Amino acid sequence: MRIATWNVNSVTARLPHLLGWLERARPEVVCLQEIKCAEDAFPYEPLAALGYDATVHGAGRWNGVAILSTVGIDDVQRGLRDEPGFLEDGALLPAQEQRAMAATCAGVRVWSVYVPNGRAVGHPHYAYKLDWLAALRTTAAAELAAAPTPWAVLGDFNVAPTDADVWDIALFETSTHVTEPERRAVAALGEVGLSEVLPRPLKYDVAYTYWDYRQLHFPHNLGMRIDLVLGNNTFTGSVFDAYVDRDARKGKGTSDHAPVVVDLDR
DNA sequence: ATGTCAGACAACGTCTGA
Repeated sequence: MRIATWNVNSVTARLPHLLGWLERARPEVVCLQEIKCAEDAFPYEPLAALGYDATVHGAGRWNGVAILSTVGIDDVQRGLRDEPGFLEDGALLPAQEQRAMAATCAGVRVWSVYVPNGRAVGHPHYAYKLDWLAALRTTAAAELAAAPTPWAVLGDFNVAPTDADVWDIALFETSTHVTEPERRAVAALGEVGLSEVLPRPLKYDVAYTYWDYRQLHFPHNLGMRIDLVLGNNTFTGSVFDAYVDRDARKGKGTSDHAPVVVDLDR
C-alpha cells in the first residue's frame, strides 16, 4: 500500500496538478492539507473518476483537510479530542478550525493534520500551536491504547524537527518552526509510541518538503522539512520505502509543498 | 522590496494568511 501526504495550498487551484500527480504516483491513500474549500465545494467528481473516494473536513477560505482512498474509508473522525480553537480575542469563545481528521483505510488508521503555523514566537497563534500539538498527543495516546493496528499521523506540522531540516539555521534565530517548545511538542509524540518515517530525498542531501514561493527559494533549494509522517511500530515496521516527490514542486501553478510518499508491504 | 500565491470582498484593488 502507498500512502501520501500533501499540503496542496487550495485543492481547487491545484486540481489539475493533483489529478496528474495521482495518475503518476497512484497512492491508495492520500492525506491532503490546506484544501481551502468547504465540504460541499470539494471536487469529488474528478477524483472519483480516478477511483478515489474522499472524506473532507473544511469550511472555506483557510485550512481544511481531507483523506482520499481507493481502498475504502471507515470510521471517519473530524477534529482532535479536546481540540483547542484560536482565541484571537480573549472575549471570544474559541472556534475550532478544520485542521485534523482521521479515517481507517483497509485497516490502516490515518490522521491528516495541518498544525497551526504559529506566526511569530510569543504571538497568541504560537501558544495555540503548542496547545494544538498537545491535543494531538492526547488524541494519539487515546487511539493507540486500543488494538495495535497500523496507525499514522501525516501532514504539515509546521515544525522542522532538527537544525538540518532547514536550509540555514542561522536565519531562523527568531523564527517559529525551529524553537525548542515546538520541537519538544512534536518529540512528545514519541512518548505515546510514535516514531518518524524519514523520507529519502530525490535530490540533494535533505528531503525538504516546503519551499517559499518567493525569491526563487525552490530553484536555490532553500527549503524546510516540515511535512512529517509518524507511525506506531506496526506501521513503521511495514514501511519499505519513503521519499519526497520534489518533482511535484516544479513548474508553474504548483503548491509550495511537495508530497511525502510512504510505501508499505501490506 | 515581504520580491509569491490563494481566496474573499466588493473590486478590476486591497486585505489576510502563509
